[in-house]
Amino acid sequence: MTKSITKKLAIETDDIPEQAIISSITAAVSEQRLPAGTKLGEQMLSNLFNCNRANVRRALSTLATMHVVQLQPNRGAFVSTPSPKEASDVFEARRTIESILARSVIKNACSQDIEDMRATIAAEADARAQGDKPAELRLSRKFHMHLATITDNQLLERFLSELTLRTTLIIGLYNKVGSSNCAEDEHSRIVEAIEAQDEDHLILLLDQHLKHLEASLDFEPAIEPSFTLAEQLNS
Amino acid sequence: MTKSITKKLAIETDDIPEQAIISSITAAVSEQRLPAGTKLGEQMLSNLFNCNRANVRRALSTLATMHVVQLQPNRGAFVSTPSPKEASDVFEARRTIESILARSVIKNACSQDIEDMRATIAAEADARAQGDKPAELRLSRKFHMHLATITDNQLLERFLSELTLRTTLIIGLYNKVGSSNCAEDEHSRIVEAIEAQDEDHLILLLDQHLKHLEASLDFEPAIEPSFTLAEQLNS
DNA sequence: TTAACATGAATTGTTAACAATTTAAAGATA
DNA sequence: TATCTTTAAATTGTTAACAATTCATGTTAA
Repeated sequence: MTKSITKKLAIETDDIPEQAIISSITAAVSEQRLPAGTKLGEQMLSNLFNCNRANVRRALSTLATMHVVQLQPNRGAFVSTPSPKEASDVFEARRTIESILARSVIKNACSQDIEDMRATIAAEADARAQGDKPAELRLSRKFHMHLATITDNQLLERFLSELTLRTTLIIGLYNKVGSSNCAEDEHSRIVEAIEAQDEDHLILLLDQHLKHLEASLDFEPAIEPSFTLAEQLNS
Repeated sequence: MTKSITKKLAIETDDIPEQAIISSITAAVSEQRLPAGTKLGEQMLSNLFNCNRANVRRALSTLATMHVVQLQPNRGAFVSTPSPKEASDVFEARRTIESILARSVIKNACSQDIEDMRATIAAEADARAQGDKPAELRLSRKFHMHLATITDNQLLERFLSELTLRTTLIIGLYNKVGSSNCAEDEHSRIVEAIEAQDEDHLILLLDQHLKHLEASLDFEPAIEPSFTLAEQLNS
């Protein structure tokens, strides 16, 4: 059990152990290597990152305020499992923030930005073709984060960073089987709108894009075993 | 020195010491009882809240991710001092978020909300009349936070909470001498626009209100002593 | 007087041991 | 077999002691 999780966390030898833990867990969540609900034991982490439990504890505390993990008293830290209500809050907040970003993106995007975004889209398509889901998720998030970096507002960047990260968790939890992620052509069309400096169209595309994502979710309660394991095996 | 700070922190006997520290410091900052740059020593806090340093450390770590304090390695925690660039980021983010909130406020505000906001405005005016600056600041922030609570989106609430808190820090740092805070009539007119369900006017008022606030700031570098103290005393 | 230096106190950072709680497993009872 | 105790192991929470660094004070020298 511990081993399987260990493999999922890239070992980054950061100078400050606390920051190394945070960025490793964040990266793992952003690539769906750590699914929602995963237990994050203190000893496991302190072994993995060669540091003492005090550092682990502070890192988990910080991750909790970032809403990446949830702390349960006397039980430990778990990768957070957003509720349907929280999921809808995340998408609403994303729609508001990204639509606002659109305005500034139209104004400030330079040709280099457009080039970079196209490169990200290409890499994303490549990852998808090769079935590399982690890379696909990471690149999709990178695309959206690019919108924030163009705006050059650290706060909006940080907010969107949290929102996109939680989106990944939500998709991992509630995505309907068989439905794909961000359609790549939607990303492409977004870049086209930026290039054409068509603000209204860009806002519309972003809104639709996020609504498509949200529509692909299925909040139906997972089939809970109303019978015991033995009974299920008897059938 | 320590005593003067001690008096500025309300002692809240929360069950979890960590949370008590966080809410006390947050409250103190929101009322400008703790100015930017104030050193927050670990021993001082552990004495004040009757807990061990590990709890203090985690609380400070959490406050740092909330950008309420800044941590300096081997030097400790200080109430954060937003730079001019950060200040402008905060106001930009506030304008975007509050303008978006406006749409939902128009739709969802009930008569009770309007009543509550009017009560807050009245209390704010009262505090101002009595020269109770902390109460005035707290109530002014409460007014703005009410816009977020109407929207019923935990995320936007949290984002705006951080933004308004940092605004208080910024005002404490850069406010021109003699210029007052939120003009109360501006708050009143905002409520009127909500009551009239005039969305465009509401957005305009909020934008103006925040721009007034930002315009009342003075980022001119504080007069640094280019001469030694002795020379200044000689003049 | 100013600046550089040295010393001691205070503060932050780290570690390990212990207590309290939860989890897991074994055993007893109907 | 299923359910309820009991017991042991593992995990979280707390505390205190120690190391490393910074800060403050006083001294010396130019």
